[in-house]
Amino acid sequence: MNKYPHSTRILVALDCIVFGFDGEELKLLLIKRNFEPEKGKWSLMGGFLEAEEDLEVAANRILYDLTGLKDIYFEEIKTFGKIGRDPVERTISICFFALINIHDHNQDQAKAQNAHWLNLKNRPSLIFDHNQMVDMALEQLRYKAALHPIGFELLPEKFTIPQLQKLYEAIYDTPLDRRNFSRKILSTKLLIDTGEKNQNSTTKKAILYQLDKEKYQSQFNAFHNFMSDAMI
Amino acid sequence: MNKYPHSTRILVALDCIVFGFDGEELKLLLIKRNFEPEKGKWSLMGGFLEAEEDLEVAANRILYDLTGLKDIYFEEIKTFGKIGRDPVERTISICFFALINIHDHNQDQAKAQNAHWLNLKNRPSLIFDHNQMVDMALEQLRYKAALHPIGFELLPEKFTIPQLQKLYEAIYDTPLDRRNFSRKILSTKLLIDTGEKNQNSTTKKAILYQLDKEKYQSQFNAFHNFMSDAMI
DNA sequence: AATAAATTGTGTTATATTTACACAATTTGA
DNA sequence: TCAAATTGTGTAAATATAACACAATTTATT
Repeated sequence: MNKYPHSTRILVALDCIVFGFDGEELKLLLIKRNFEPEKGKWSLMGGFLEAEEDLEVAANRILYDLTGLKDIYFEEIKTFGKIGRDPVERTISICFFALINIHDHNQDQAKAQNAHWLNLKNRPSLIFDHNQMVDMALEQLRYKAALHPIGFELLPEKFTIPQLQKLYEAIYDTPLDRRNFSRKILSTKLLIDTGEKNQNSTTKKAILYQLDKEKYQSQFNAFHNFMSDAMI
Repeated sequence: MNKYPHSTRILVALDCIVFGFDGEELKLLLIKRNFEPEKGKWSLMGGFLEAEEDLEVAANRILYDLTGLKDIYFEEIKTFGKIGRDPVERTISICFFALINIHDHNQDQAKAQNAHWLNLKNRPSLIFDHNQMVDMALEQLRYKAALHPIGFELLPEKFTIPQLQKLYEAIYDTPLDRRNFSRKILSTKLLIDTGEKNQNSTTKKAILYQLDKEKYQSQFNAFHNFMSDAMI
């Protein structure tokens, strides 16, 4: 079966950065490792690509094992392939990030993996090159969310504009003008007024919106200007 | 040395889309294969990741073998990993694109690889999933060039604004307004007037500019608006 | 029942950017 | 000398962005 006889076969891993949002802060779903190597330390969720498994299928498998969710939004960041990045054995790792609604995932499945939601801002140091992976994932998230409507993936189905604004403020770690933000979002016509209002409020109840999924699909690749240049 | 005993090791390839520009059209440097598999057909330049080789080093090696150039601009697109994408043996391929000045590369080295510059527009069909790789590379090039000053990588050191415009028109396959394009480019302050003029012209000789490399480095991640929304 | 505090929705104006154009200058060949 | 092609620069209208103000809603407090 080895038909390219002179080439070396190498372990291929996948590592996944799972972002969540609790209404105030960006969160990461991280693994407290109860297995070797680096038992006891924090790491990303990962796994090896299997012999007869499509790469995309493997990514979905790993996300499913962690969250119990299917059809999660995810995108590849890059492949990490430095010699020695995994001290156990030469391994390259295809790194990707996923966005989920923090309340949607299966708690038992996360517990089985010993996974915990930690604040992105004061996350612990991670094993191997996982810190660098998280840095690149955040950079990529900022880049993408400034131009494309992916923030919604982190929110519940129905959400208010102030909630969306808080999300963007968390992603870019910067305050935004309420009135300009609202106008910019509404001008995309991507939001549908559900007619309902957010009942979890002790002051004026904000309008609950829903994503217009058809427009979302068709406009996804168009450029929006959600952030001017605050990001990098 | 196999310390993750239960996992499968897999062949890891790299495949590279090399873009060039002849002043009129976007070009690809493609291989007319004189080796198996798929001998006689067209493909991208590629190679296998070696056992003790950094991924980045491998990409540079493959580009050097093809062009004789070092420090080429390149960026990763994504990793292709479907079962059966290489009919010989399970192989994943890390796909990236590179931008070079079409007149800079070593002709002998290209000839040794049986490489030829072909027009992007009417390129032949390629082996395996290489057609899909080219499609994604073009998409990525359009995306990136709309926001970041990477087009210069395809031009000679000294170039005119009309030449730069022709490049952008080739990338996006669309005509652009001469006056607005010029203003937009000059407003970035990335160009330095060399004081020279393009002598290869039968009418008014255009000013030759040079990239301001310091500003290029520092502004690289800033958003420019080279293209409004014509792209996708 | 009236009021204060917090939050949400909408509007306005000044400034900057983008778009759609027009005209003058340069260069070569007829 | 003039026509044809190309390059450089300018201008006005439309659009988008940024900075700001005010009115409405809701609950808790007096």
